[in-house]
Amino acid sequence: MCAVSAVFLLRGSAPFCWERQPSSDSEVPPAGQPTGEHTYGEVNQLGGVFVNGRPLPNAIRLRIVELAQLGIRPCDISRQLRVSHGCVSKILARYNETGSILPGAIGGSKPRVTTPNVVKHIRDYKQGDPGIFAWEIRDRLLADGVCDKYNVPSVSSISRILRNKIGSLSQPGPYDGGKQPPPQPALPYNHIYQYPYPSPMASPAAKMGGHPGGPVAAAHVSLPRSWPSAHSVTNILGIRTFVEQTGALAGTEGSTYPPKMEDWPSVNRTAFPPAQAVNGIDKAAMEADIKYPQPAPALSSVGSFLPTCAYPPSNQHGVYGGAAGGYIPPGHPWQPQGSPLGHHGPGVTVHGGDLATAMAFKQPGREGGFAAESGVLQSFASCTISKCPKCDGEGAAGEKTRVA
DNA sequence: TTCGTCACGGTTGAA
DNA sequence: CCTTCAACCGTGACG
Repeated sequence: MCAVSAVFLLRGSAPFCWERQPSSDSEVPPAGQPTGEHTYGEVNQLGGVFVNGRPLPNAIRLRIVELAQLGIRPCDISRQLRVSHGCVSKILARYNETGSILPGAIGGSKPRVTTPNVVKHIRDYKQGDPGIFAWEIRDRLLADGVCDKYNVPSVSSISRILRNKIGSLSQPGPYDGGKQPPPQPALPYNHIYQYPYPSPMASPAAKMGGHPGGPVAAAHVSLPRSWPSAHSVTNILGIRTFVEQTGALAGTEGSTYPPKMEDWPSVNRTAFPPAQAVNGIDKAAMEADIKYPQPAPALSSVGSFLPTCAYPPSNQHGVYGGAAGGYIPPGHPWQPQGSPLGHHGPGVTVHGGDLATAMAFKQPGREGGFAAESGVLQSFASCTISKCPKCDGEGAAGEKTRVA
């Protein structure tokens, strides 16, 4: 009861802005929606706003998880956050499975398993033993370490390779050209969902800086990093954070936020901030969620949930051999990159601090935490849960607070 | 009443 | 540049 009630104390953050590109398909804005701006979203049966086909903002996802960890029933969470219970169920199930609140990677293609190297080996096997079976080749690929269990081609794939590429061994195959394409990625793509959402904490000034290219640029900010801080279990419980108390969140529109989209004062495109236009807390905030006019009550710990891959282990090719909840995302699975956070859009920079913050949750041993960016103390209250995969299962009791 | 599941219509991004 | 395809999304309904 208390926990549920506490939730209502926390509608203090700026709105998300969940909108379409300038070409806006002009969904009908909910009643009360500011006109003159093309907003984007639909209202579900619970009165919540969603964009069909698009994931809920991390803020909402985080809250779902946090509330669940507080013992609030999914049905209550559903009502509180105005998210369908199916969605709540799905997000919680995923979180329990993977330890991540992130949505899966949308779009794109999975990495090929039939890489030139694999084909080459298959060819070698076939040449060495023309009567070899596909399943034998598969076993040998595994045995020889050419592939691992996550990226070994299926028997049918091997058969296809034998048929299409090796059937005509006399002819150089597409991969025989001497120049080897890049090595196969060992990981699934987009393990970190690229959020095009602006931050609920974006300052008004920053928001005004929105421009048509904003969303695009933001979309390349591959990692929604930590939230500026005002959102944590502590906050959910109604305890104001140091940040709030000190006004560190100035510009975050500390006003309360109505639960319904139509009541949100600002749900429009102009709320889209140019990520590079901000720094520190604002920047972090801005890169969090975009396009969501959903109430984003004081979110802070979101980032801590973000770095992890939403994929189940079975999808974490070649890297996550262990328990799903315990891995450390090494970076964009199949995109060469210098930063573990994946590629960033032009002009978008990610500071190490952000990175550390973002990584913190899954890396108990690392520095950084909920409020690393804002340099404030933040409670790790949410990690007191027994099942918290982020804290080695025990919430890392003790070292729950830290100073950035 | 609650919750897991699934069809559906939608978006996304690599090929 | 456009299309295709297969991944994902959240909703809503069902049991």
